[in-house]
Amino acid sequence: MAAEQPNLINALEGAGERLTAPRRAVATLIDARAAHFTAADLLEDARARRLSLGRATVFRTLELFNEMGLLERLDLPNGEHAYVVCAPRHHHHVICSRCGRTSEVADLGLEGVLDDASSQTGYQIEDHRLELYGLCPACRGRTGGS
Amino acid sequence: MAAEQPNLINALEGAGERLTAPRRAVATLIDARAAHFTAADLLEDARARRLSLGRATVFRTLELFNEMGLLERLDLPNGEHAYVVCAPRHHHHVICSRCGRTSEVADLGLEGVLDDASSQTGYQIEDHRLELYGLCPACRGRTGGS
DNA sequence: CCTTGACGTGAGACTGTGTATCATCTCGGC
DNA sequence: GCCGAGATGATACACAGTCTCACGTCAAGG
Repeated sequence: MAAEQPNLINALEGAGERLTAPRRAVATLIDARAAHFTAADLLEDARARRLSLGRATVFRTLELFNEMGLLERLDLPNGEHAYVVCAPRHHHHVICSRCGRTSEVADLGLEGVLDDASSQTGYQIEDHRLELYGLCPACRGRTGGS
Repeated sequence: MAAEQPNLINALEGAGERLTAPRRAVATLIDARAAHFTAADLLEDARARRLSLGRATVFRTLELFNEMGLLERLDLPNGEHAYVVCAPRHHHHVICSRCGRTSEVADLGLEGVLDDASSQTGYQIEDHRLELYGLCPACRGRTGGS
């Protein structure tokens, strides 16, 4: 269950990036988050833990992780920009519309769908983005009641 | 081929909304746009045409159309918020990554995909958002060359 | 161990988007 | 033409994200 945390830090080392205190801090804060988070969330967490972290640094580190494929930016329906940790392979996210928790879904068989879209529109589809919203198992149970 | 413009204005009338000059103006500006646009684009267009339109009004009108299902908000990969006119039925958008033009794609057979996602994660999928990026037919031709 | 250059950092200023406020104006029914 | 509901727009505001630049820190080399 533990031993999950070194992911981000390891990746930094492996990519030949400097392993500085602020970056470690950001990585730790991210790992402490179960669901998606915004830059502001991280800043707040940092303040709560008495870690000194500048806004700019958080944004820069987030961008760094994003470029390394360890983090993905989500556009929530309400227009917020959130981030989620994820594996660097193709996949999609399911976002719980109640608690905000996210899960990854392995690549679904979208090829057929993309082909359809391609022939319908004449576009040459190169990329896509699919976000799913629903209730996570925990919230499902809780909702069924009242 | 013409007679496309009254769409938005007609819809306002049909929905019992007030048909005011600023709303007409916004509707006209939107119809003059082939691709997606941002609120700022509209404001700029309005200024170019010497139409007096307040920022707030543009945002409000955009929101109104959005609620009426005539307009959809897109989150572009670069983080921008854009809008596109669209029919009030379920569909997705294909966005040309070169010229920004968008097309609608009728509902694709996503049900199977959603079921897969559901069983993989245990989530009860309630909604989804699919955006496709690629080259539109015109840009395809131009790119093929050099 | 100290020097040193490159890079990362952080405070704050800045930009741009979207929202709230509120006095004024307009629509459309009488 | 009058009136009330609702729309408008100027301004202020809140907030996200970026930029700048002086300073600090990392890690290689002497």
